[in-house]
Amino acid sequence: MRLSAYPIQNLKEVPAEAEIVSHQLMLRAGLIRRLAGGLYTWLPFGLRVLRRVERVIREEMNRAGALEVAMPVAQPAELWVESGRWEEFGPELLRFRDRHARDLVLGPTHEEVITDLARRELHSYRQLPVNFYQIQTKFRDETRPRFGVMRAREFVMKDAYSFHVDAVSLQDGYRRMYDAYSAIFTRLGLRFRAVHADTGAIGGSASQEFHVLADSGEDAIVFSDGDDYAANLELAAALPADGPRPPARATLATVATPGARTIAEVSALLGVAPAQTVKTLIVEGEDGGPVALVLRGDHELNALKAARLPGVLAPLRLADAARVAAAAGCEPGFVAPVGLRCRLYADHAAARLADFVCGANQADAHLTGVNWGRDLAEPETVDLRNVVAGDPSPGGRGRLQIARGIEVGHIFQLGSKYSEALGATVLDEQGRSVPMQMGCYGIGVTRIVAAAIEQNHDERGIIWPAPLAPFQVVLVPLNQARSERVRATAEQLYAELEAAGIDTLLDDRDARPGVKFADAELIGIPHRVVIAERGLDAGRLEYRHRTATASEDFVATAALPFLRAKFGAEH
RNA sequence: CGGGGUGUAGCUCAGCCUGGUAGAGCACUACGUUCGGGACGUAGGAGUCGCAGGUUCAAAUCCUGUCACCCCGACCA
Repeated sequence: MRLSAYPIQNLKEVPAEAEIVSHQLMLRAGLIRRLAGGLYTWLPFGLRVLRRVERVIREEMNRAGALEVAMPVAQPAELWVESGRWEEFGPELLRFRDRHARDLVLGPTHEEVITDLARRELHSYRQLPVNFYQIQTKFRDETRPRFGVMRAREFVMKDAYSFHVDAVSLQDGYRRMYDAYSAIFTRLGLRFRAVHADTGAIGGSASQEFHVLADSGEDAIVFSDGDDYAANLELAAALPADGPRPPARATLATVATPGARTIAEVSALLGVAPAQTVKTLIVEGEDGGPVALVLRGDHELNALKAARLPGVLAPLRLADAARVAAAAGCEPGFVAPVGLRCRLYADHAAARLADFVCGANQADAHLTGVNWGRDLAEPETVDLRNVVAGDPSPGGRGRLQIARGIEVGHIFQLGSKYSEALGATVLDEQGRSVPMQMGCYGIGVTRIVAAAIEQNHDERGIIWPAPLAPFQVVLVPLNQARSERVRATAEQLYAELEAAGIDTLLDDRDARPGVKFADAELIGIPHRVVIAERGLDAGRLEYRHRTATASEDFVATAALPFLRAKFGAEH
């Protein structure tokens, strides 16, 4: 491509709307433009990158034996009513009506549509297993779209759905997708981790997420330094600590703590470490009554774990101030597990404390020297908290570490949730009608572009991993308007590279050298060739990789083999 | 959905408090100089000040409403 024929300029200044690096660079380098909240136009450079991502995904999916299809974006409401998700999905599902007043949805995912296809087309175990996939635009009406393309309302997703006669085959298909995903993210040059995850709204049993590691990631992921345990923070198990509870030494006392509602305020006021305090959360129970959850002061409640406890309302809802007052007789901030009449669960770590500090169930006071089994009953202990770095690994060896990740892939064993709801059955070997076992597998294609930039940039701009780069090489002729031989050499080299099938960007603009260098670096083209008067007398051109700090000369007539060697050396 | 903030030229922003002829830098057009790290000079073009209503002799500026966008929160005790 000739840059002289490309009308869109790079931005020198950082657009005010962009907060994270990838969003800023995508705007500055002219990859995307915002149309409205969470809606983006992909410009030619950005689209090239997107197509590169798609190509790698397509190749690996095909290699894994998956079959590409294209399903409609608009879907009839009937299917969603049938699956139950017309009610379940909530406002993220964009619904609308056509001229005949028929309800439709804009597809946020395609389990219903593919299951409908499967029930029409698949009748025998002999047709299984099969895996259908598509790369297509999805729409989810996010509460708060942000970070540009990272959390947009409209985005491109690769979604695949596998159908099996039994659970064994499903596990096999799931494993193949795991391997395919690993191959995809490896080929894309991303540093990633697969972690065990909750199945959430989509449903099903086993599930793993693939995260690109980046500090700006919205998710916390947990992994062990001593074994291969890896999980999403919401799923990571906190093991009970070894050893017995220390003996009680202190006597129970009530101390005045006016206005001290938070753990931080209480521990500062009393001169006690947060880890020696306990906080009591009142949540709503299944029966409408309150349930108390007790955590160590420095620990965070894990809502998912809490919502799974018997008697606790799922999804978890904290009680409002009025309910707290009814249950504990005080306002939030001073609740104590002592003397509560409702059902109570204590986290393992909280239950192991002796002589701890907690609320007093009255305003502006806390209790000190509190002990389980003496001042209040021994609690029912469960895992209630988020793990923290340094916790022992549930895998058995090593300690847990926590990192930030960007979720770019998610694979599920769905089982028969949708096939049963929609009646997608096949006859098995014994001639029995069984619901198909399903798996589903997603990749956030547009998000990968942003994630790749989060992982690969410097102060000058993007540094594309080779498989993602919109162009492999950029040719930078300097002052070509005043040097016919610079211009001619650049043209000749451009024609040669294009003919050899190399994606080449020719910066034939009448711009000053500094402008050309800066733009090439902002856009992040991996390989750069400078054509200038300086080397031409000796028949030499200048090469530099985007990540290199110095340039090297090479013989102009041997450009093609020289560059090919450089491409090859990149991996 | 709750809280906070911002809407002024294509972009980044000043001007608003204290009402009185709408500004700067970048970008754009023309000409000249310059030319291996985001040049310089001269001359230009470009804005219903988000929108609607109100107050006033007079509103970008004050008031009310509304829309859009951004940030924080929705895992507090």
